[in-house]
Amino acid sequence: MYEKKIPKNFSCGMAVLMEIIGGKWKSYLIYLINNGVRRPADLQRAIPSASRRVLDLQLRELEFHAIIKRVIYPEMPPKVEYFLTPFGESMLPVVASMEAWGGEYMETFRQLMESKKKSMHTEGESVEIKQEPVIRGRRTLAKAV
Amino acid sequence: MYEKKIPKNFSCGMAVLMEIIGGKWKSYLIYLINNGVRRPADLQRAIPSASRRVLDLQLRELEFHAIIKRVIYPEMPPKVEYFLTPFGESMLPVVASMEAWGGEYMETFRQLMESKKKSMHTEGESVEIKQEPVIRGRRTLAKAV
DNA sequence: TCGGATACGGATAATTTTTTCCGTATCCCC
DNA sequence: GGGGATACGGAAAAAATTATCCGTATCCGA
Repeated sequence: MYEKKIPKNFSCGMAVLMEIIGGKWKSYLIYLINNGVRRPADLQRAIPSASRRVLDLQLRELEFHAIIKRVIYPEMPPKVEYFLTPFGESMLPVVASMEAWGGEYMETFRQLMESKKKSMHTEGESVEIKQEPVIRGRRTLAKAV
Repeated sequence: MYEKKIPKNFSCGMAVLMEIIGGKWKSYLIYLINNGVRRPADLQRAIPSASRRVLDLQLRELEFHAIIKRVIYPEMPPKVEYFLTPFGESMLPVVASMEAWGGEYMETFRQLMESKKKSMHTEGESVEIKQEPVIRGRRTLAKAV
């Protein structure tokens, strides 16, 4: 069982949210559970490329953070279901806006990734060279920053 | 130079956004640049615990995704500034809502992390045991899911 | 000369996340 | 017996991210 060595600093809300939702499959899990896919095997079938072990781990993390709750039914074979908590539901508008923004950027993003594959690194595109003369006074100003 | 082996699937907007903003320091960088901290050394001073190398790498990624642009001034010693692009600015409302949600959860989060340190794993808290009888018909229903 | 300032990248090492593989359990059907 | 279904965790390996260390360059001041 891995134990982290470097303490994390959660001094801003963004870092907190990224800690909670940052795993590879967590947003998929939240979406699926919110849409009625509740049993572990069904979640696995819905995300066939995900490692079952990691799904389990990330479900446990979401549970730990009280985003979801786990309901165990006393029967055999085992039956378990996951539900969003009210607190987890409070996250849905944020998730929706993240999803919407990403969706708008999707096409551009794909083109970028394609061009990246073709030419590896063409990063000068957004570089702007200022045509200003070299004045010593500017150094002083920079120092004041 | 590391080369990734497993292709990623960006079939939802959420995955796209996480790819763009998912690095350890990226949200800090976006915040700082948006608030006028533009030069690499100033960014480094604003985040002293960050590795300078990783700051550079993540600035380059943000640039690649057209979230920020880099302006190089032709002078010596080198002078460079980063700015949010209009596209990058379109992300700010999303970032703000992420920040706000995380900020509300901050106190609870810290208490959870504290309790985790003390008892390592106390994960049964949100587990609910259903008190339903074992009926074979239920198996059939489960199969229909 | 050295140390400070500015900016940055390759190589390698350390840490972390994800994946694979092994194992646990019961029930049902061929 | 085997295979299928259900759910899950420890251990180790692989992949990915982050950090450290080395190096590149110019200018200025002690």
